[in-house]
Amino acid sequence: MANKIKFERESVVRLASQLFWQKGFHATSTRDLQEAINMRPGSIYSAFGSKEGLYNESLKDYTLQIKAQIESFLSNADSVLEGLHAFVEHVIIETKDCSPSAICMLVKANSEFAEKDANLYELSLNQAAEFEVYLTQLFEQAINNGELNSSLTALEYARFFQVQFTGLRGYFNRPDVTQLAQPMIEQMFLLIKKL
Amino acid sequence: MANKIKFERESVVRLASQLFWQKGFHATSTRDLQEAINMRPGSIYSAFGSKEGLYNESLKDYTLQIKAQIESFLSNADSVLEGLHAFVEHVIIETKDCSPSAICMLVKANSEFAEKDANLYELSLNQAAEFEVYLTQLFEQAINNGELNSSLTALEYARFFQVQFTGLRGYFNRPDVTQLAQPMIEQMFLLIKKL
DNA sequence: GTTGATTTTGAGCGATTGCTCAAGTTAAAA
DNA sequence: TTTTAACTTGAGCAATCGCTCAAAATCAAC
Repeated sequence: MANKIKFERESVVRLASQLFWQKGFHATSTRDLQEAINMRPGSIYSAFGSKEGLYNESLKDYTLQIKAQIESFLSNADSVLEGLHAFVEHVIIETKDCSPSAICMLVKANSEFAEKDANLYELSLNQAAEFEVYLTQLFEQAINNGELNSSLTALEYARFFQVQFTGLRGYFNRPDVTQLAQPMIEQMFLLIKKL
Repeated sequence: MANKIKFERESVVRLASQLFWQKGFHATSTRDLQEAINMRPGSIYSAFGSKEGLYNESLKDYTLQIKAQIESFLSNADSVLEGLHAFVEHVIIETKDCSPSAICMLVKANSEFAEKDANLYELSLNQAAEFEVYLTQLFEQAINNGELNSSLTALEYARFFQVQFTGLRGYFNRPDVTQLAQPMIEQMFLLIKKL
């Protein structure tokens, strides 16, 4: 053995993730990244291979973090729907001024990478698909718990949730509509229960 | 007088708009634009001032085009809601494979420009606000026609429409979910009528 | 045909991009 | 203490970026 790695991969990826989430892939320069994660080019490229490699790990980390966040809200809630409700309110209202962006990083990624054969486009699709599977499991639980009737399948509920959530986050990516968020989120969950 | 301008500003802006819509602002190079609109740098910069200036005109043109499209669907429909329904189906289903992106250019713009004081961020907000005003007028009509009850204001209907539409377009920005579009759009308009 | 205001052209500038790699630093093993 | 493999550093490369401007081309007016 010899010299040990000085940086903690987890926290570096988290910092990079925040910057990529805020500025997008193309608008984030490698010098921006160097400053944000406090590493020199050589170290970055030996650890992650390329800017694209670092983005890849960042987006995967983002997906994991969302899941972890949801899990945390679920464990403090009495039902799946209440947990999701609290999560949505947290994301849209409480973190409005401290989050890198109001818009989900997965959605931003899917929107940014236009070429259908590009690696990062595929990545964004895969992460979104993975998240949809996770969400579907949650709605399966909700159905089994009797929180929702089974007029829709769990997958259909998950799709509906994603459309609503994405739409709302997009709408609230602007100033001075904060007081609208609460009632519109309320409306969203009322609709889910009435589907 | 002397030499006349050789390009048609309208069609040039339309071409630029398509490219910006597809690739985003940062990923579109001035050389990409030169090729797309068939103009040399000097002409471009004397006509539009900068890449940002051309994008500015492109986004404004995009907004006008959407409105014109909606107007066209409205004039061929028996009611406001039917017209909007046809428009939504057209955008999400029929133009899926020929549109520069499944995602609305206004939404892409709003997502791409992170710095809250940047000109193009302000522009995206202004265009979105302008479009919301337009949509609100349409829903006012719909209410006056008795197509919708007035349990919500026209503005609230417009907001709901935008959230749904944006959410759906984001969801369908991926391959192999085409057969889902029709029923989900149906569901969207059923919900609007039942609000 | 000549003039002259106007537009088009494209070589190329300075800045920035993603990234490389030789040299320096570090610390476990001998 | 010496060795040596692993890690960090940062000057700087080749490519590309947004953009400029002097020269060439154009065409209405005379």
